[in-house]
Amino acid sequence: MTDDSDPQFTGVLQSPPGTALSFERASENATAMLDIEPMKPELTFKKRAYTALKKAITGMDPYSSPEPVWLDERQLSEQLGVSRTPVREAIAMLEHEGFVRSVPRRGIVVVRKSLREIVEAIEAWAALESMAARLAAHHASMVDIRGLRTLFESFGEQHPPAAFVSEYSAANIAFHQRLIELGGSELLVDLTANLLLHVRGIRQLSIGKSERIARSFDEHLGIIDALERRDADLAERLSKEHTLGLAAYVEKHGKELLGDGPVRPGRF
Amino acid sequence: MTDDSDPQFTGVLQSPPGTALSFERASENATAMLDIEPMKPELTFKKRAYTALKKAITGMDPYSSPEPVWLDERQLSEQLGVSRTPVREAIAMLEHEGFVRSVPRRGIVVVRKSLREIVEAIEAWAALESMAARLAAHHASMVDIRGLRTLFESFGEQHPPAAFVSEYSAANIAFHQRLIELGGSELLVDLTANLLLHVRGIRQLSIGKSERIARSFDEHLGIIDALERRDADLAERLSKEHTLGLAAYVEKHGKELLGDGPVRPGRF
DNA sequence: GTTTGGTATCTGGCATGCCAGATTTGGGTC
DNA sequence: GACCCAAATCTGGCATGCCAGATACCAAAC
Repeated sequence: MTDDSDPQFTGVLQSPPGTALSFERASENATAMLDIEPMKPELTFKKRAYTALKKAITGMDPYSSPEPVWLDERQLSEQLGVSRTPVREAIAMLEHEGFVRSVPRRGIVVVRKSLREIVEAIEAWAALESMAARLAAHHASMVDIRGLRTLFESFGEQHPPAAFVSEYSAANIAFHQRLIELGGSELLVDLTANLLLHVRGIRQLSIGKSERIARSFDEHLGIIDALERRDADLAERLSKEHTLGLAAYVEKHGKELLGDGPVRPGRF
Repeated sequence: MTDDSDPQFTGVLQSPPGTALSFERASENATAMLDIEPMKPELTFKKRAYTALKKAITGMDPYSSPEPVWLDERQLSEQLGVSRTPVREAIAMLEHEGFVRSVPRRGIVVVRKSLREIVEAIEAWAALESMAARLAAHHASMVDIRGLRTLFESFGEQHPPAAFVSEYSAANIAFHQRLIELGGSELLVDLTANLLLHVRGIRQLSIGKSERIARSFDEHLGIIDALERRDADLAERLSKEHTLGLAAYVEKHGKELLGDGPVRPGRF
């Protein structure tokens, strides 16, 4: 099971041991010119299981079904082609991040966020992104800032955002993630990445009102303007108001999208 | 090993199986008045190991020693009185949170944050706390807001904060955590809790300059004032500037406290 | 004395097996 | 037919054992 039965894992075997020998002699003159690269650390089963499960879980929509979604450790390890141990460790991390919850001797549930929790996630996101905007106004290069514009330049009067919702939605998410990256803080990028995943399902839906899209478009351009003028306070404020606007919108209309709680006896 | 050898865990064995029977009959009239509490979910070994390890790791100061601190799975599981499995799962979570890093076939290292990472953590913290302050200005009760004042009321002219550093430092941390709680967002509380832990070591030190303490004291009172006046924008701004001030201070003077990086060949 | 190569040992990664509690099921009773 | 109870079954929690890579140690060669 660990080396030959599963085609998914057989392709990633590491270089033969003999390669290591070259390293010890790297300082000598005869082989010094080889310039061997440091050999990648080889992802563990645990990390690959984590990545695969996270992708699978965030890719589904737990709200589409009225019934909670249950997972099975043994079944997952079979599908992944590894034993339960790395799967369990991956699940432990996902549980810690709030994507699943494991109930002892019952099973593992995919967590359904309540409307309240989603609003909180958007608010936290607003806080972090606006801080990133402030930092970006100070430190980001002009080239990078202008690069934000290119994300939207395919849209215009002949190609209005409101008419190409999914296309605009993708550009929208790319814009926010890029903006946060421009802040130059790895921590802000990491923290917001998970928040975006938690919000994702609802986000696609709530952005899809045409009057909101037009406003969203303008607000993005306003943020870019502020960055180009190096106005940190303005960029921060606009970014925050933009995202808090979404939070308020979701809080007001979210019930229709989610139902009124994470657990519902049935659909009505 | 699981039930009798280690005194640490023998005290937390769960109720005998017969207790469960009482639940099934709780709806009947004879025992309905008993009002049995829902029986605590009994923390798993994994969670207890996680808590214990996190406490131990954040309680130490990895910067006090020039050498990196290594942990040993087997030794830890022996100390905790459980097998390696729950310890491994706990470590996987701590690694994901950035407190330790496990190097395959080498060991587990307690992570030493670089100055850059600590500054980023304070910036993120500033973002989240100022958002909490904004929310608190809107939603927190007047009683709770006034409660913030009581944290500092033992200080005054006869009892100046600058003369009681560790006492003031504790009040300081309590103030910030309580302020975030008043925002009413569980997510903000959770996100900032880990940030505070990452920053903790340096925080104690950098707060210990008397001129900073006096200013810190005034700034706290300013935030409380803004909250009492329900001025969300002001509370948010003051809170953010207060914490960003710390970030700037640490960025400028942190080298003396940390050395110039997480990995140093030796002390010089 | 320095270098080299082999070996004992240590460490985390992973697989596997058992356990207890929770659920399900299937008679059997009233 | 409704209810109750017990055995079969399922599920995650945990302990344990083996493995490969990395290190440390030591002896032999120069």
